[in-house]
Amino acid sequence: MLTESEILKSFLQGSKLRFTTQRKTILEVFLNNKGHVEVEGLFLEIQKIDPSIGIATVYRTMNLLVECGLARENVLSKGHKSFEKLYHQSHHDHLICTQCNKIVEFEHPLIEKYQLEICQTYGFTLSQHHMEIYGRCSDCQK
Amino acid sequence: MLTESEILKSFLQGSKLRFTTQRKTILEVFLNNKGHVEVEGLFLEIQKIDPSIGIATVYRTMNLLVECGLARENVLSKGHKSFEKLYHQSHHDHLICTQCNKIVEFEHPLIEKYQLEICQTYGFTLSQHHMEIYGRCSDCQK
DNA sequence: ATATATGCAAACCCTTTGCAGACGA
DNA sequence: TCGTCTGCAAAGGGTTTGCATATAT
Repeated sequence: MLTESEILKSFLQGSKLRFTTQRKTILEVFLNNKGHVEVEGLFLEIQKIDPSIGIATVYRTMNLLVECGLARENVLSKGHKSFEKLYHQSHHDHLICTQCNKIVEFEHPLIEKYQLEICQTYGFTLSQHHMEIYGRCSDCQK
Repeated sequence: MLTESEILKSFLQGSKLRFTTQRKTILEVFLNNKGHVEVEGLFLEIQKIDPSIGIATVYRTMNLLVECGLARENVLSKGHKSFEKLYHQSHHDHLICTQCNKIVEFEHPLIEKYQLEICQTYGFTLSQHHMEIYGRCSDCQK
């Protein structure tokens, strides 16, 4: 089984891109996180390791991680983005609070099955499919 | 059954806000659309009716429509927003292409049932819940 | 009459891009 | 060495906001 680092390296080589120390650092910090990370949070942690890394490099690298399949980007309100790991992760879906943006991960085998059916019906590919259910979480109902 | 116009009016009165001609026009144009509309498209149509209406008013009014439950906002990539009607609509979910942002509406009674289960498990309310499945549409697979 | 709404333009704010110097391979 | 990468700062671009004027009630 390839490590994430090997995957990124091989992707970069295939595109004649370089496996720089900044890219290594950013990947490492990203992998240390659980769940969904926003760029702001990533950037703060990265700066603890190497304060010279600029935010533009973080954005550029995260886009590379998405391209090579190691990360998925989610669009939040106000144009913010969050990223989550895709590789070595068990497949799961998301329950998102429409009020506070809280994300709960869940799995449901039967829903999985019907997702497949629906995608097939409409000619969608299933690679990297995921599902999000929106509602209001218990905290926001108070 | 209340009309959308009555709902908006009553919401505005309850908040000591005013039912202005601009708000009427914007609601009307919004209701004439099917499916998912972006602000840009709405604005163009609104200007055909009343060119003096500014885009700031469109944004402000769409936010009011969301607040009073007549519209739902979806966040697209690059910070774009789209709006869809919520009232007088049969419940449906969305299949969204991760590449071209195309949205297909669908219904699946069993998925509906499991959505409910999941929401209950995690303490989410079911009011205005909806589900989105992401994948790549047939056009984007070519 | 008066508090809210509007249109305009500027401000916001996250993300992207251009550029000159730095650095992998 | 040479082409890619980086950090910086400026640009981008949809959305929001401030303000003086207009308007609904």
